[in-house]
Amino acid sequence: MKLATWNVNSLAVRLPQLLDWLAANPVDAMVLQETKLVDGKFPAAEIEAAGYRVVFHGQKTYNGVALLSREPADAVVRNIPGFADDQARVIAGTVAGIRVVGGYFPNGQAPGTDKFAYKMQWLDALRAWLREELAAHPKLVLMGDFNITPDDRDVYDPIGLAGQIHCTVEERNQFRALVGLGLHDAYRMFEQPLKCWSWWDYRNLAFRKNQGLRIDIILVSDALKASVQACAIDKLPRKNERPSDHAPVVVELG
DNA sequence: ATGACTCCCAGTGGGAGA
Repeated sequence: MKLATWNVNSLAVRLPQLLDWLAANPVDAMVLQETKLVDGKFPAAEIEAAGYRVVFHGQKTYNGVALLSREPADAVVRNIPGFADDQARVIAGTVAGIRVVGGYFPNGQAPGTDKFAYKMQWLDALRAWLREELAAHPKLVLMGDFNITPDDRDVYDPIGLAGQIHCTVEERNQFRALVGLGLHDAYRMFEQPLKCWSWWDYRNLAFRKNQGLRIDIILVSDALKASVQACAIDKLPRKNERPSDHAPVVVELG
C-alpha cells in the first residue's frame, strides 16, 4: 500500500502536474495541502476521472486540504474537532483500514508573533485530538506539510537558521511531542542521503543550489511501523515548469 | 540586503508563504 503527501501550492495551477504525477506514481491514498480553492471550485471530476475518490476542505485564497483514495474514505473529519478554526488545515478519513490524517500545519511566520502563538495552539489541539484518534484507530498515518524541521539534518543551513521559524526549539518540541504519542518518522526509518529536502524557496535559485528544508513528513503509528517498506521524497516535480515549491513524499506499507 | 519568486485578490500594489 502506498500513501503520499504533497503541498501543491494552488491546485488550480498544479492540477495537470498532480494528474501527471498520479499517472506515473499510482498510490492508494494521497493528501494535498494548499489547494487554495473553495469547495465549489474543487476539480473533483478530473480527479475522479483519474480513478480516485476525493474529499476536501477548502477556503478562499489560502490553505485548503484534500484526501484522494482508491477506495472511498470512511468517517471523514474536516479540521480538528473541538478546535474552532477558520483556516482549512486538516482532513482525515479511514482508507482500507488505515486512518489517514492529512495536515497543513500553520507556518508561524516568526517566534513571538500572533501567528506563532496560533501555530502552538493548533499543534496542542492536533496532539490532543490525535491521542484520541490513535486510541480509536491504532493503524494511523499522519502526513502533510508540518512546517517544522525535526532536527538539524533537515535544514540546509542549521547554523544560519538556528532559532528561525521552522527551526525553533518550541516547534521541535511540538514535533517530539507528536512522536511521543507513538508515531515514527517514516523517512528516518531508513538510511537516507545527506541534504535531502522536501521544500526549496522559489527565490535565490534555492533549488539549483539545493538549499531547502525537510518539512513534509509522514508519521506512522506503532501498529504500522513494522510494515513500512520504504519512504522517499520525489524531487522530480520540483524540476517541472511552474513547479510547486514542495516535493511529494511517499511511504510504502507492506 | 528587511532582496531575489510565486500565488492570490486585487486593481496599476500588497499579503503570505517558509
